[in-house]
Amino acid sequence: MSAKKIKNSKLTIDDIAKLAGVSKATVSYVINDKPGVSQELRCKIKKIIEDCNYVPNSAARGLAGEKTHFIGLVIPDVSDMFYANIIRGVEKTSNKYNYLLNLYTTHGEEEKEQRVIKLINSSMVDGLIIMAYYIKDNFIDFLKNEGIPFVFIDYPTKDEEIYSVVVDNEAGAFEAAEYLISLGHQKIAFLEGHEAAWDSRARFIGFLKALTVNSIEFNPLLVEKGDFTREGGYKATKKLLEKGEEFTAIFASNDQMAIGAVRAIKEKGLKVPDNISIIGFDNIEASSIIDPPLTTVMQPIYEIGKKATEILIRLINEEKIEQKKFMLKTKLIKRNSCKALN
Amino acid sequence: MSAKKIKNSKLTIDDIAKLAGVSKATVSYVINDKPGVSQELRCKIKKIIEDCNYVPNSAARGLAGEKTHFIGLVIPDVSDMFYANIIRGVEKTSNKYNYLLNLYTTHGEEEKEQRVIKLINSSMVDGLIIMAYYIKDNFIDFLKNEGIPFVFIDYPTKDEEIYSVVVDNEAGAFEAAEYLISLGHQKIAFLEGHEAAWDSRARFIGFLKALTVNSIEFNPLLVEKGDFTREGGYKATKKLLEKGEEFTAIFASNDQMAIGAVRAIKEKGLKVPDNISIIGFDNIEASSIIDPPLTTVMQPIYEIGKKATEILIRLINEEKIEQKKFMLKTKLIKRNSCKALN
DNA sequence: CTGAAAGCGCTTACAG
DNA sequence: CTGAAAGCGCTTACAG
Repeated sequence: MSAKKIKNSKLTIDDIAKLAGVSKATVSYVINDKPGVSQELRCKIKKIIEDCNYVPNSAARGLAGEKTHFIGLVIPDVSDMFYANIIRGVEKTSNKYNYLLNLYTTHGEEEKEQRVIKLINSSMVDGLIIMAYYIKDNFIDFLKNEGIPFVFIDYPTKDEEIYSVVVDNEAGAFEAAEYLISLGHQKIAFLEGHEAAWDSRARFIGFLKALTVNSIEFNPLLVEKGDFTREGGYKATKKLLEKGEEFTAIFASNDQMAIGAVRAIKEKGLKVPDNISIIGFDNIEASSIIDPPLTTVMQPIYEIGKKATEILIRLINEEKIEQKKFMLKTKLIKRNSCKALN
Repeated sequence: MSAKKIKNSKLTIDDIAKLAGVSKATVSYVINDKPGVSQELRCKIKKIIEDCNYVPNSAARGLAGEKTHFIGLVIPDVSDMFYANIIRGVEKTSNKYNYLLNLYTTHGEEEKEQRVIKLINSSMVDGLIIMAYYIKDNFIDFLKNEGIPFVFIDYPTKDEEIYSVVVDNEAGAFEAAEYLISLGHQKIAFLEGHEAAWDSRARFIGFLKALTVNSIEFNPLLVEKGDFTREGGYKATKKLLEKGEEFTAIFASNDQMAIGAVRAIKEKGLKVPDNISIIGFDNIEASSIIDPPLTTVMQPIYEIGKKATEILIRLINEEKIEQKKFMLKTKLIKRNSCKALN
């Protein structure tokens, strides 16, 4: 029986119309849940569609101006668990609503816009989810102009017309810093990520706020620049160690840097967390494997993709959504890299 | 809808034809590199296309029977570095040839076929790259029937009509086992992955061959079942340790299990590699982070995606390819989890 | 070498 | 509540 179904895959709307003894317009109304067909007929046609395993041709639907049920996801890369989990969130959610996914990785910035333009021009997607480090204003204008619904992920634009879902990095960092402080740490070093990265800055701000709230004076000498890499964290920590400025804990902008920091500290003959506590950010897989397992801040990555997709699909369905900015909460994961200062 | 039309600033082939003062057929011939247009005219039209930033509508091309320049990738999951790297290989390569990617993750087996059928029926992809644990015969028949080009990844079918690219797991395991043997190990335990997994079995066979070639007797008591998970490796190793059967090295079917094995050995108060050497398979990120860094076998993951895509695009272009089965080589990564026997 | 016309499978006014 | 017809943007015989 299933073999029979499979062979019917090239049916068109005309075939269904003939089988049902109606015009193809009627079938189209049923497919798109539009009014103008009696309940009875509707059921009959639906049954035929089901039995024949008929699936409307997306290309034709796209051409005819109707929805294609494809969502475009624009993302910097895939070979990174962070992005991979976002893709997963988007994929699972779009599937749930019967949408299929078009994937566009941007790698280098340059060609990105062209590729998205191509995508939009191809009439193949009903909407776009966009994640990028930096998005030019005139590109945003282009998107608005096209009238295609889109949602930004993890991109902190002030533009009030734009829908976006971001992680509350500041609150996450605040919570993490407060945890360190609750353990008795006052001299806390901070390892910055990329200078331009807004999330690194948000984390830094959260860190500073926690200091302020707890009346701890901020020591600029305890801040070291990095670049979100393991190597960067290693080098920054070595510098810190050589500087001679005393500190009992390190707040790293991300786990990769925290892992580099652990290595630098071990090389110096010191112990984590006995001599120095370390806290990271991201909760990457490696953070649970290294010795000691890293205390860190988990981002709701899967949920970001899910939320963005839900918003986009509602937008595609022309629902009105009052709220434009969505902020998702992080979660502190306590493991063994932080210790109370006795 | 009408809103869409109003905002429709998109150029069509008619616009280009008007600008060039020719019929749209001529423009189409130029776009598709078909004969029948003078060199001079061809250049002129190409320049206009370039200047206007015109991109043909994929939906219309798909409908009209031409290529859509979309490739469909069917894959079990994305939130796994292995798959993520395959996606990356496919993505980068398809972009290079001006193809765009449609992504379909299968998660549960059940709905997979339906989704791929949907995809094919949508007329949106020129070809398919398929990766799955298990593919039913009648599904393969369906694919053949459709006449759509497709390539299997990492799926060892004997069907001679099917194009596939796989990793030479057996050779990789053979090399790894020989390395252990060259270090003086004779009593080597083997941690199996999923029973049904063909790659686990291929690795086991490679392991056995190395034993045979080196005239080492195989001891069935030194084989323990696992399931490719860290937990499974941990449990299997504990069993092995309790069994009392002597061994100096462990060959784990994958890195996750190897990592579990390391933990079990450490818990027993033994040291890696001083008391027991361990070798893994896959070269996942964690393998370089754990203590000690794991000696393992790296799969050419990115290359798998790349190769499959290259084959598929040649197939789409109706080139004949004599070879149907492609086998990619692994690489032994020597780190610190193996040690020569005194 | 070029253009007019049919057709791909669908949606959507529009008329009945 | 239903059907005939136009049209979406493209490709491809076909005639010139």
